[in-house]
Amino acid sequence: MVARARLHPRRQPMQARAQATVESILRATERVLVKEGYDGANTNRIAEVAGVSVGSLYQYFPSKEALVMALVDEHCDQMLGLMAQHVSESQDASLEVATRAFVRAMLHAHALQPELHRVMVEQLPRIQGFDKVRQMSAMAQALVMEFLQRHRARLRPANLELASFLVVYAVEAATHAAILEKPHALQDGELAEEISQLVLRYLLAGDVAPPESVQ
Amino acid sequence: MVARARLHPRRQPMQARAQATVESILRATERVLVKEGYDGANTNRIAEVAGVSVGSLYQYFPSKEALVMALVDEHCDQMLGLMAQHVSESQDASLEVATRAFVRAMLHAHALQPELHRVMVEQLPRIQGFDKVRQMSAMAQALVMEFLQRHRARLRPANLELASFLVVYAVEAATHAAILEKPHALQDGELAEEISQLVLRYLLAGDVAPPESVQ
DNA sequence: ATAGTATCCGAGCAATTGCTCACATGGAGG
DNA sequence: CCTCCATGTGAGCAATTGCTCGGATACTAT
Repeated sequence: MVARARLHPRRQPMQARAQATVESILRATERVLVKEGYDGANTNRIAEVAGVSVGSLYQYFPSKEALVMALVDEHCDQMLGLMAQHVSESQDASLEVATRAFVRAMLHAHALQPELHRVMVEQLPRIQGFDKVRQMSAMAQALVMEFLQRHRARLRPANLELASFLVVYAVEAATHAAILEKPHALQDGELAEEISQLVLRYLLAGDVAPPESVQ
Repeated sequence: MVARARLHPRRQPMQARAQATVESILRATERVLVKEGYDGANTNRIAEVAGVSVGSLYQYFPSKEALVMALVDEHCDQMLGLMAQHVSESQDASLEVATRAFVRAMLHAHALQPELHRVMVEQLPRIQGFDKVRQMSAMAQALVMEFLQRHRARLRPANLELASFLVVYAVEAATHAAILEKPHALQDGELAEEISQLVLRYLLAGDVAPPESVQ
């Protein structure tokens, strides 16, 4: 709670042990963040959990904020990578198949580290990392829009930008809330199918057929 | 950043000037919270903005957290009241009409104090108030579900609980994001209509007719 | 070995901040 | 005027915490 100047030039880890230190700091930050929240997570505690000294921590991260930002970056890149991969894999798939695959992928991604994701979404918008999250959201919208444009002939919405916007936020919110409040619903495919229906019925004119092969 | 014991019994405002003090403290908290965020908002600053001394603040609110919680309560009650009102007003309306009215009401409610709402949603889950927000969400789902049950004959989803869950979170997310990122889109009815379509096409079998009267 | 560098350590500084308490002030009733 | 209590005040305590710095230690190269 003391936003000091920290002009200190930071060191790049060169030896293997330094890499290990940085890694253990990041993982400790994750753990402490999940357990204590952003406020409860003080740098001394993080260093302790990581098994290093505060000094070491500040050799690689210029500030607590930067440390947390590094985690956010890691997480965003992971999520974006996953989405991009799925979009490119669905290059030739029908809208129905691609959407269902994508929704399941999102659920899966959220289920990996639900607590961490929750902290990211709920507690970190207040630091500068908010830009990063918003940027991720923008990239997600771009990906979806590109995808929609390929299928534009079949789509009902005329404004694809708005459609991408709605789809991205609706799916993200539904997925996020489901992981936290209905973790049991992840087993059977009902949740995934309903989210897919939400998207597909919005996008397509006419009715939407049930999935061909049941999960 | 010092979560002390605060055993102090708090005083109930009895005279008019005390009421005024409490009010000015609440409004100041709002302002400071919006401007500085939860962390930047220290009690000394809030008291200063309110034009009272810290001592007075702590005579009516046992802790910073309690102070913020009081604001959250106020806000939640306001939102819930608005939703309940719209649901009861739509008692006899068709699903289409009721949904469109409801979506517009949500957009309107969010547009009233967008910055405050944003702080509430983004920065306050970490304090105990999270329970309150979650509780509000649960009540919203209950309201929507009751409404859906009245129209169940026309609905496609079999699991109305899941449907309420998805609708509530999707609409909230879309509305919230739109207020913050697409404030211009609130003028014409395109945004409202698209959110309504998202909901209606998910809920109803078959196609959804455009609104009878434009706007 | 020796030098040079990368890494690590952790006591403690400086700043912040939630909150208290001893006291001042306002107003109503007598 | 005096009493009583509700209300208001603000200097400052106590605790927390982000971060630094002087120096120890591990590793590499020669």
